[in-house]
Amino acid sequence: MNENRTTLVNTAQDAVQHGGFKGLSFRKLADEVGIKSSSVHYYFPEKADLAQALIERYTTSLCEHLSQIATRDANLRGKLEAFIAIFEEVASQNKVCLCVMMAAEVESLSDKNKLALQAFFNDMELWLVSLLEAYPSELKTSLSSACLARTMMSGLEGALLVDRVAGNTHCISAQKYLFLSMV
Amino acid sequence: MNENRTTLVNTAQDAVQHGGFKGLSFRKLADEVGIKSSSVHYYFPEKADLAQALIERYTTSLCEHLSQIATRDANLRGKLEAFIAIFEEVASQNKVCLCVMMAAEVESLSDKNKLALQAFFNDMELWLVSLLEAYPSELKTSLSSACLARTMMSGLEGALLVDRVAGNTHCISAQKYLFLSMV
DNA sequence: GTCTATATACAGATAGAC
DNA sequence: GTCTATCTGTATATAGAC
Repeated sequence: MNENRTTLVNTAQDAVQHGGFKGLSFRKLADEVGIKSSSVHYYFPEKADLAQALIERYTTSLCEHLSQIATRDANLRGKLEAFIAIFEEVASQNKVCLCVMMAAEVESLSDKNKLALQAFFNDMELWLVSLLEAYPSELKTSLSSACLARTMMSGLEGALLVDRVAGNTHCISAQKYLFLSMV
Repeated sequence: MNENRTTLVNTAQDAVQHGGFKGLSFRKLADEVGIKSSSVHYYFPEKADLAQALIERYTTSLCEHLSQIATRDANLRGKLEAFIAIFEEVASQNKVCLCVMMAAEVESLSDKNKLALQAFFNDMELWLVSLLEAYPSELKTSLSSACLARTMMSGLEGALLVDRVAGNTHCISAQKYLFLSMV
């Protein structure tokens, strides 16, 4: 049920990961899905409602992915590799994380949207902290898990942006190498 | 000479570092400077011309800043601190690096703009590499200077974006702590 | 160089028929 | 739910007077 709504969110997510939220119009989105822009307003009265749906679903999707990694039979290194692979997969599609794209546009988002964005980064950070603290003996560094979680998260997010401009994956690879050298 | 042009670039740069390039219109820019939008077109016929001027001046400004750091009487740690302070200064003004903002909007920029963006990140990376290689004995890590340069650059750029959403400087501080622990 | 005026396109959003 | 039609605002850009 709500098949069109799901298609709209999927299509919009892809567009935002390529061209940003400001670059997405209800008209273009409607065209791609094969309906009219007024029908998009039926599902998302205001553009902020679409933004909210995008951020929330992206966050849910990430959290499910992270939970799945956590339950895997792997050591810290294996789980970190799986975490970094999420970013590598995004980069391979010439995309950027939806939430870091919208982070760049935060000034034009609603307060509610901004809170949802904060939650996304917070969830990722907290998951990383709990992962790192679950394997204290495997860590080769004396840096705190909070410091590591924050540098991993912001480093990989920034790498996606910089690499897309350069047209390569140098920064993502460097981030991966740096963090895997610590476990 | 060209006083108005300089004022326009200054005002536009500030606006982009807060709200992105798409969020900047010739009308708003003209209003802030106290002229009409058609007069802005006298200096920058198309918006892409303004983008080019912004990126090029921001790059020149960075390079001058980096050259100045390089000639200072300081060890590697002191110079890295000065480098990181550039980002801390931007963060303290609730801004983001102009070029990472435009990196998020690269899909809507001209090819020439994109090349200029590439040059910005390339210049920063090359400066970091040459800095790191100038003080081999002060480095506590076995990671290559290319790997370190890329993680520093993309890490600090990403931290600016994530921290602005969170309204703190946790990620910038974590990046600083991580990299200073290596010298 | 700066202005007024305007062309043209596209944005978000709504009313109301079906 | 989806449509046509439209309102209103704003965007980039240009022509031409001063």
